Amino acid sequence: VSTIRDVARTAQVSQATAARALGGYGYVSAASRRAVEAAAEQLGYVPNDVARALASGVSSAIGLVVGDVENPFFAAAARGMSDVIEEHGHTLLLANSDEDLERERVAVETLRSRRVDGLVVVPSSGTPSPHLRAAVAAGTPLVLLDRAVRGLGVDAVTVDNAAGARSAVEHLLGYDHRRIGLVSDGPEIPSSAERIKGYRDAMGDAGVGVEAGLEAITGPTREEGYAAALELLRRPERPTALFTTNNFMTLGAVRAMRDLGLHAPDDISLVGFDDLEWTTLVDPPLTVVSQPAAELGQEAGRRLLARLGGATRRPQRVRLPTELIVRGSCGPLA
Amino acid sequence: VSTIRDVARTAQVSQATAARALGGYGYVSAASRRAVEAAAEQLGYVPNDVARALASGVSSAIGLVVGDVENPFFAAAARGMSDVIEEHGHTLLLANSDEDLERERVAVETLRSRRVDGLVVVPSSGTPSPHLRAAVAAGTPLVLLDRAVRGLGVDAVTVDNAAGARSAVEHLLGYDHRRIGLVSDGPEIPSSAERIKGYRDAMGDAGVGVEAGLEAITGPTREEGYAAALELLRRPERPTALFTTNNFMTLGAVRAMRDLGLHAPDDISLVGFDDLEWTTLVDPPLTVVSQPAAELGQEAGRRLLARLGGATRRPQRVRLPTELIVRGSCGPLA
DNA sequence: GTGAAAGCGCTAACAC
DNA sequence: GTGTTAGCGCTTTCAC
Repeated sequence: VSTIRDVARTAQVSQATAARALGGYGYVSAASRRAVEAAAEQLGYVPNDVARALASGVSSAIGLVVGDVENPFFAAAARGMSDVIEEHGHTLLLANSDEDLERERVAVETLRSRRVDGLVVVPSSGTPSPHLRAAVAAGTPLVLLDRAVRGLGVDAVTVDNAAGARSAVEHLLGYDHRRIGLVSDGPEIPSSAERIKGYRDAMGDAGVGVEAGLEAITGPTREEGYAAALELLRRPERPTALFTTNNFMTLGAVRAMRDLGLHAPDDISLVGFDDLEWTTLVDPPLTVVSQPAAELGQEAGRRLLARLGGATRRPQRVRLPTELIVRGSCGPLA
Repeated sequence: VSTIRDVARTAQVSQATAARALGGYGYVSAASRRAVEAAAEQLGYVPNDVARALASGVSSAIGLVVGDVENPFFAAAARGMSDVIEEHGHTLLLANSDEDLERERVAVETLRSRRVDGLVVVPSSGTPSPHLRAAVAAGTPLVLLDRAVRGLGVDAVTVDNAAGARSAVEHLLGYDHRRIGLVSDGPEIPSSAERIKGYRDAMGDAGVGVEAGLEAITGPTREEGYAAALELLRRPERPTALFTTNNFMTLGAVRAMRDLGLHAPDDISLVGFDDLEWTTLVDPPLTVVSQPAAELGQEAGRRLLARLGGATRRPQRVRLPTELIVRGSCGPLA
């Protein structure tokens, strides 16, 4: 591989001039520029961004830490963010945390030692983790995605979880359901905590009240969602309706219902959180609270770029709206 | 942020000793090591991998170019690869090509200027592209994922597309279907080309022969898959069975069938390529050719790591097996 | 407009 | 074992 020195030599100019021509900064005469470009072309010169990053202090890389890219919600967010930052010449460094704080810590530290210009993370905990605090303290621009963390003092791009959950529960209440079950992963996950709270508040406001017997709170995997839903549906006083707080939980609930021979909406109603492609393919098509996953990623990317660009407005939480999409999985009990 | 010099100073040792202690190479006394580690801890020292990469010539980063992370197949492969390389201290740089050669080129060049140690790409074309050739010529280890390219002289990790397609078609032939339609994206995409060929060969071998009226070949998006399937099912001589060559095409076919009121397996049979979660949730559950997406990514990661480790065995193509999973979407015509 | 030269923070000889 | 020192390939003053 050739360096900028080689290019300069064959173009008969100094290394500095070659750098200016290739880097597109400073003054270079048209003639030199042409010579340099020709030389670069001829040598198959590929700039070394590592050296550039070291010398300039800017890596043009942005780190993203999500729970798991295999979750379509995160995949869509990653894609959205990727589109936005690449358009501005940045590269995406991706890491999975598996919703595990220790793995998240390792990911954040790896990304920081790679000197990413900024970090977007889907935090696994609602409490400010030391590694996130450290990043902020060190001045690394940080944007939280999908979940907010109090007291960290950084931008957060989320959806309106409480309102979304409420709309789901109220829809169910509208069909006179009272025993509305909840299938969710744990409240350590901030977005889930808000959705759980939204569920409880809506139940409380309707005078129905919350009941432990109606809640199945479990881990964040597909398998756990399925197991929790199955267990909930087997309880003596089975709920007549279900609200699930994310797409893995919804998947689990649909499987559990099928395994038990429960058909929506006659035997039981269901509202899921997060709309995926398959929700309209099942019978009945699912009523869901949809959230703009790609937009979430785009907005996080934009916020981060703004910070990199020097924006100093005080950190704020953006809440994108959710939308209740009524399809066929809800109705009065037969 | 503090540098290794700061650490050395507060630990009262030379910069080189601090580097050895932190880098874990060379000889360092236990006492010095402790002092250095304490100093690093106290200063909140974060190593600068950019400088390390420049000095050592090794970035510990691996670039991955897929069509689109939002495609669950690629997401699974990315996850598999990510797991493998992170375990070996490498970071994943991800880019989407949207199955566009120009975007692929830009991605590959960006990744190369970032001096990734190696590259894994899902090639958008079966012909050796200049940018891929250039990477190979420059000595960047390259592994092809999901699709092979002749004449590039690099490892390729794929599935046995021809056998997979054949098993699908033969399954359909076994139910006495003769008008078996094909819904696929174009043959520019090497894996699709092999699946199309597998379909045609199986048809030919059965003495059925290929017919343009049975083939709907289109672009790589969900929307195009849907449109193509719809168009195919509306032809005067409608096929009695369908073989779709990837999950987007399958999705489109299922939607099109639903829109036309065609129910499997009575009105039409369907075998899809690639098994996703939702295929068992629809009615009937889909018979599919499943492929080990995550394993594909893992294997690609392993191959690349082997090359980075100095393996010099001549490039080979690995073909992982597919599996026909018989569920409920096929049967004799009612 | 262009060149010389000093780093960026680290690795890796090499001498002690 | 430890320190000294010369780069890695760029960016970026600062003279000319």
